[in-house]
Amino acid sequence: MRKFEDSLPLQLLKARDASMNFFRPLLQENSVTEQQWRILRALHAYGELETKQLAKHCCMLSPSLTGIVNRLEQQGYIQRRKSPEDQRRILLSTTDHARALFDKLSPEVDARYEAFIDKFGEDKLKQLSQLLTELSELKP
Amino acid sequence: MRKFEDSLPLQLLKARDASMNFFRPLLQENSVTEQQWRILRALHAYGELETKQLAKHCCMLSPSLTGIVNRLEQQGYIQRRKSPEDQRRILLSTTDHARALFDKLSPEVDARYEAFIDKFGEDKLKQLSQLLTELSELKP
DNA sequence: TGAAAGAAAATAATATGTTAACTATTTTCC
DNA sequence: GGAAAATAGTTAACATATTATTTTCTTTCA
Repeated sequence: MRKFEDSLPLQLLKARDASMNFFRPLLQENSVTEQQWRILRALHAYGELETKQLAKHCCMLSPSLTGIVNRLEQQGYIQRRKSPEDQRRILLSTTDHARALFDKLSPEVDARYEAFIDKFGEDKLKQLSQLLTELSELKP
Repeated sequence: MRKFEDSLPLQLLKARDASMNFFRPLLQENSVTEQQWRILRALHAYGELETKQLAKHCCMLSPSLTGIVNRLEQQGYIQRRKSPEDQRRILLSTTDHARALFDKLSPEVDARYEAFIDKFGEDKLKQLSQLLTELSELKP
């Protein structure tokens, strides 16, 4: 069996942790969890989405979403309504409160992303990004 | 702000999920969680370890470890003893039961890793691995 | 059309992640 | 030598991950 430290899933875990170190403090200062921010970003990018679509974009499962969405709604960051065509579907979207958070955080997020690129290298990031995309599409 | 799908942390999350798809079924068939397997592998590779060292190798925090280790001990996969020199330290190691699990799973793990390399490409894997290592060492 | 199959969310139960606070030791340092 | 600081591990409280089950609504199709 492959040497423990060389396990690809573990390497990906470590790398993700290292990359999040650039952004975690900012999110914590603003009392948003990593997952909440991921959901807000997806809704901000795509507009109104159904639960299932949102889960897919955010790489999380529906049961996780339920709780996170409830808390985000409590905090006034998102709103929900039922789809008029299909009463099973829930449509989710951001509120003004969330958009205000974006206006506040976007510049700082950008700055930290730039800081990251400066340290890691733009060419390497592109290479890495390409490899990750290919890997993500791989199926057993 | 960077396009949602292009976020590096999200890409790393997706890639990790895709890579785990090759191994998840095997772990499930044997009723071991991903985290339990990670801990068993680390102890198998390094021998007896203190809680803190184990946590670092596995990229998890001590409070997470406590619960996982308790369950693994319940199931007879690991054993604990107090360090003779320092009564605060707990020394953890695998049991015969765990080693039997390794003997059973190792060939299959290897086979799936080979299958993964066949699909992804050995050169690409080396490239990716190198980039991930560099990224993991990056500090804000 | 009406029962059965299918689909979307929510719920339940359990495992893990995360931060803060706590306990038990050990070390430091006056 | 002993009080204060430091360290290892656990516990507590809450958020998220995962699988199975349940509920509600929609679609199929005899």
